[in-house]
Amino acid sequence: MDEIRVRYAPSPTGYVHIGNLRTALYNYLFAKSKGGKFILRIEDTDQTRKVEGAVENIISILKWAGLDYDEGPMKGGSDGPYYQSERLAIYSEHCGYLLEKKKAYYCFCTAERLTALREEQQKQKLPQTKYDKHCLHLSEDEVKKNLDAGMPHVIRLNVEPGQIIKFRDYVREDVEFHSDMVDDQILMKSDGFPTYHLANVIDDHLMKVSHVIRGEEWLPSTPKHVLLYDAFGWEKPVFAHLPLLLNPDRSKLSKRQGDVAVEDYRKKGYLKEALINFIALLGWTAGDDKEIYNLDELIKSFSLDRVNKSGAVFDIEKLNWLNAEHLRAKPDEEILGMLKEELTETKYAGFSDDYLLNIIAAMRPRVSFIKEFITNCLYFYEDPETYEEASVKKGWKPQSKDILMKFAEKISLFDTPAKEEYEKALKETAAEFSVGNGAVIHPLRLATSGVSGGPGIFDICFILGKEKTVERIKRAVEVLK
RNA sequence: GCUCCCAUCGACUAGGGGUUAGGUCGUCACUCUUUCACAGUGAAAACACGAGUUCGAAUCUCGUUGGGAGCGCCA
Repeated sequence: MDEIRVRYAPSPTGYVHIGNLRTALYNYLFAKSKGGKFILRIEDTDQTRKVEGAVENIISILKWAGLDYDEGPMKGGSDGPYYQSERLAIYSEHCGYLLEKKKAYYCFCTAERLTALREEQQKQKLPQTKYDKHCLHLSEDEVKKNLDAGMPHVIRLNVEPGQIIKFRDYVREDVEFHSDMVDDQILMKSDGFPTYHLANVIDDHLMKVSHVIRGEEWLPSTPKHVLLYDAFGWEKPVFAHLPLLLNPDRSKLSKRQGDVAVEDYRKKGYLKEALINFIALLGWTAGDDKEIYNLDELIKSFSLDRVNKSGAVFDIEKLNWLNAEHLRAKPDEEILGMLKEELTETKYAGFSDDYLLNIIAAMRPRVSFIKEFITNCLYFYEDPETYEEASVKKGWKPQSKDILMKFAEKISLFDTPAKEEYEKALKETAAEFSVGNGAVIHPLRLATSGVSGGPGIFDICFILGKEKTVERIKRAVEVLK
């Protein structure tokens, strides 16, 4: 196998789990860093779990994240189709081969018998519940008779006991299982669809997949896949089982303990750059101190050799930090576009680009999310209704009223005052009252913004403009007395 | 229960026989800014435990403990 070919093979059962996005990312990074191909294959062999629109959702999320695939649905490729539901003939043909070779066998057991068997084995406290190979011992005649009678059936893998199944995992190195522990896995379901195990092995081989990079939850079923490759006489791909993404309590990342759908993060305003950067670092490191990466940089630095073995907790705090880093690094124009988009969701519309650009400049170091260009400084969009109580208590003195009126009077003299002129007016006012600048600054901040924190006071005044500034001073003076 | 996997600060991790065990997030303090942030500086904070190998173990081996995943006609 010379060409590097990897695949992301989700099942279209709904939203895209953040852990799956990471699996897709690692596959993508590995392929791109090696000049290989990244394939998207839809594993839709479970008719009962199909969800309308799920495939479109998967594709749109990959697109959003910037993980463009080389072969797959909508795009095609040399080894399609890329929907397993369209490859049924291929599976049944290959399964026929297995049957012929006695590597697989028909099973006519009912679901009831299997359930009873399982319960019985549990009651007997057997180490493991397994199929008892009952149908393996059916004679050829019996099988034929059942088949002719149209009896529902499945096809099972015939696992020979007493052997050691070894394989090498890129991340975990040598792993071995005893075949006594592996069940006679159903390969073909009674509805004629293959199970994951069969379809996955056949497709990976036919699609010339060189590396199977997937989550660690697949490690326990890998011996089944190894057995299948051997039964077919095929060369095995390189397996690489990625460490799991974990909840804060170290269990597998799941709903109920936070958001797991990529869509949720997108809706909450997380940047794709931040999310990609973050999940790339969950289980992989370049080994240096670099923390901020874009996709191209990840491709350049990525290596499967440096993937970790142990699970990684999804720490939202670090994601938030990365979001802020990526957001603040964006050019004004891009932020402007996102801000305007965000504003359409609010009652604040109609502000000019120049006005918004001023807000962006003032707020940039103070935000982690786009929406905070609004929520962290509402006073740029509407007049303050109330005044932060604690700061009123602390900063509003009996004299404040006169001081602010004086300041208002001074800036009224200007047509459109520049920042420096606000500053000059403020200093003069302070001097005339023989007080420190703070005695003007704090009440002024309160009057114009209603709160105690934010951009520099001259920036606020300048952005608001003379009219608004004076207007707000007058109102504050009236309300606060 | 059984099988397999894993184990460095609270989190992500570097280091893989001799290091003051390094970085990042978070936390705290200080500096800057008469605000809040940003930035900068600094601090607290880790090799799960026990044996063995070795002159020397976080690092290698074994065991223990702990955690996780998997045991479907789901993927």
